[in-house]
Amino acid sequence: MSQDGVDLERSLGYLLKEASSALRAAMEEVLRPLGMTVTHYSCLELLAQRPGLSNSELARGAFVTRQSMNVLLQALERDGYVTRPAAPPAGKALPTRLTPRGRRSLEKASAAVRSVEVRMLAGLSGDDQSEAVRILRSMIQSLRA
Amino acid sequence: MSQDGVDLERSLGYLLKEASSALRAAMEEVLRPLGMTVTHYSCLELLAQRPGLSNSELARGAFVTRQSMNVLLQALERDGYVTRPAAPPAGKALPTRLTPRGRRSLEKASAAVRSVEVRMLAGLSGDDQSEAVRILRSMIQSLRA
DNA sequence: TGACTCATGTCAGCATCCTGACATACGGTG
DNA sequence: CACCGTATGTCAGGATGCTGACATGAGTCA
Repeated sequence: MSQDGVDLERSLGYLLKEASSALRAAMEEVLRPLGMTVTHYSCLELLAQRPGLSNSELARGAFVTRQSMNVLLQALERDGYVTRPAAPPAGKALPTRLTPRGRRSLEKASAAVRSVEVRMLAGLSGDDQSEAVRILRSMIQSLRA
Repeated sequence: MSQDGVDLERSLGYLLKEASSALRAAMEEVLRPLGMTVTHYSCLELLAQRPGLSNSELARGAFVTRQSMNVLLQALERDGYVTRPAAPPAGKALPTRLTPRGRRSLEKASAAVRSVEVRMLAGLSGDDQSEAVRILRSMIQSLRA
């Protein structure tokens, strides 16, 4: 290995990517024994917090395309984790809901993911966490503009 | 669109992913006119800061696999942006270096990316940025453990 | 010296995800 | 009403990236 970074360790953009990547890896690690992927979990978690989300809304929330989310939803529906009405109640959007089975499956995954987040925040005070939320929100808003 | 997040907006993990995703999208947007992808740029930037990095080291730094970085390096070498010795000076690692052409290409991209980072940090004070660096480093370290 | 471990570069095969496109449905505005 | 812009679900097609595996080179330790 070469010498460590000069500029890189000071670049917020790089640190952001690094942290996000490490978080995803840690999540994959704890979700794999449960036979679940990160997108899989994200979808269930989104549905638990906001029942009735459409395919497109779930895709945006899980940071994948509508097409990818659609194949995932078809699998989840086939296996009985979620339900969608046969016909759209309005427009074209199909509101999706968790089944009891989906809810049970989510509980285990949620506990696993929560443990990862706890570990991630181990060295941070409550104030630090509030600051982090504020700063990240500011970054997101500025980038969207 | 449904009601906005209850728990989601408070989850540091989610905000992290959201910020990272927004940053990547913004970078893709400014790099596309230059015919460059984010991984492409990351590779050049890494080489500018640490000349002589091997394929594997570049892959780790750009958060892709060795295999993916290898095909990128082959293209970059073919087009004259980087050079690698025909035979490894030691072991199997081939130290890679930027050519003048690669350096010129990087300059434009670097300016574009810097403008994105400036925009991202628009609403943040210097203290905020230092805090962000400290907090992100703590998260990364805790996750690696 | 020999056995073991680890890291590297590279090959093949495959899964994943995205780009592009289409028909449809809603909301506004003339 | 007719038109236009936007959003949705869905269908291929293709590019991109990853997993798995192998041989090689270097370092470690008995």
